[in-house]
Amino acid sequence: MRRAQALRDALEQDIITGKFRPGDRLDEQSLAARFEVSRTPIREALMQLASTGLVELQPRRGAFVASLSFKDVVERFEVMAVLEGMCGALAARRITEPMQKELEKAHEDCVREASQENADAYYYANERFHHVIYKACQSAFLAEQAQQLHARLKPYRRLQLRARSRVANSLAEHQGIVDAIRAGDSDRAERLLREHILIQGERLADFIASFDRAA
Amino acid sequence: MRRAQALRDALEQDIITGKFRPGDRLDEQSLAARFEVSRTPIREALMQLASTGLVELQPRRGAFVASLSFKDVVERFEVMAVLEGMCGALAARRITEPMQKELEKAHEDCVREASQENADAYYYANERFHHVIYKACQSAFLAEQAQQLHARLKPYRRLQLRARSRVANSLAEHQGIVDAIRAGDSDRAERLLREHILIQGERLADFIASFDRAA
DNA sequence: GTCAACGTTTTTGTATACAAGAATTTGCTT
DNA sequence: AAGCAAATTCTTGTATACAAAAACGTTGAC
Repeated sequence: MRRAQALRDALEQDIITGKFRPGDRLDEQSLAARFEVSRTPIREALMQLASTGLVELQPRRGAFVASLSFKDVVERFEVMAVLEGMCGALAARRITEPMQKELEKAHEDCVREASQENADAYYYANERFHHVIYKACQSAFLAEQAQQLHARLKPYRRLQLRARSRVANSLAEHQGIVDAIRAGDSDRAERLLREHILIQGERLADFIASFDRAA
Repeated sequence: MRRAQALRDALEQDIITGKFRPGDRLDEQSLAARFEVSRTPIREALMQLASTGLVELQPRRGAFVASLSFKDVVERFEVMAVLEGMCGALAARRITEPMQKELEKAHEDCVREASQENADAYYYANERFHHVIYKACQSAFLAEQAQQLHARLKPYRRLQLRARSRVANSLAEHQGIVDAIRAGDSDRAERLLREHILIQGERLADFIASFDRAA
């Protein structure tokens, strides 16, 4: 693989996992030293991360880990809700039989992992469920956009898995979505998915609000 | 300004105006020679264009002007319709008084330019109208996404301005949109904007179909 | 004549060198 | 001592040099 690509992945992980915090400066020289490469592939990796919004590039001033304000995050959840709703609407009309099977299997995996009370495993099963919906819409562009924004919101989605009741509700919502898509009811699929995401945004808002109160 | 940035703009223009055609190879060396810079800023510009989808970067094989298939274009118009509908829905709820004035002025400009039958001037007035709607939604992220996709579809939107009747219809649709937003009717604003864009996609499809028949 | 394999050439990817702009420090003035 | 200014240092942006992979052409075998 190209070094720039490997570096991109490594840096992305470091940012998502919080090794680099929002606002941190990403100095080219120290990164180059740390990864034992020249600045060239480092710069390339930083530019790629900037295009996904994970890094902010200030001309002649350097790269910083992007820090999203509360408003920024809410705005992204709003768009995510609409995109995912659109995926659902299209999927309800266009889903293929094998894809429908895949969707139902992904949902069953979610149910199983949830019952095991393994937060990580549930998280990944949930990822796969949403990913199947993106694919099922049969629009490569929409799927790509949805996947990209979904990835960007990863750290924020993860925050709210703690709440037990949320998982149960989430599963019920998934079931409704699967049913709507199978029934070919695009309006209902769109609405349910939109709400499913918006609820996440709201829970996150609650979470942050309580966090702010504590501080 | 940074050279990479200037090059990005120059290349973008050359691609949009058709100086470089879809599928064309963008050789780093010849571009560097042509613009009298080194390969470094050229590569940077190409990477930026790749992130907007205007250029396709094949690892170790070079850069090519992206060529969108018919399906690719339709998919983008579909997403554009949804994003723009969302802008309208939010704008109907959140638009400020000065922004409302700006929107109405932009619409009036469209009407004036249309009556002058100057295709270019109408095109730019139309651009401004849509741009105001993006801003009016009060979501920086949504506005940015909409603007970016709008820009990507520029070459395809331009194709259909020839048709006289389309301009008249388009103006009528604009009027309806302005009214819906002023009335704070978010559902109607969303629906009208969505349809307004989808019609463009359909007209384009007709255009391409007739083009294919001719060939 | 076609195909394949080897060698050449061209092109991309990375490293290093250099230039130019930002940040910082030091020294001077008030 | 505080504030400003010049000079130094550090960092980014660009150019060039080198390495490695892909494209190309040539040559030879069948």
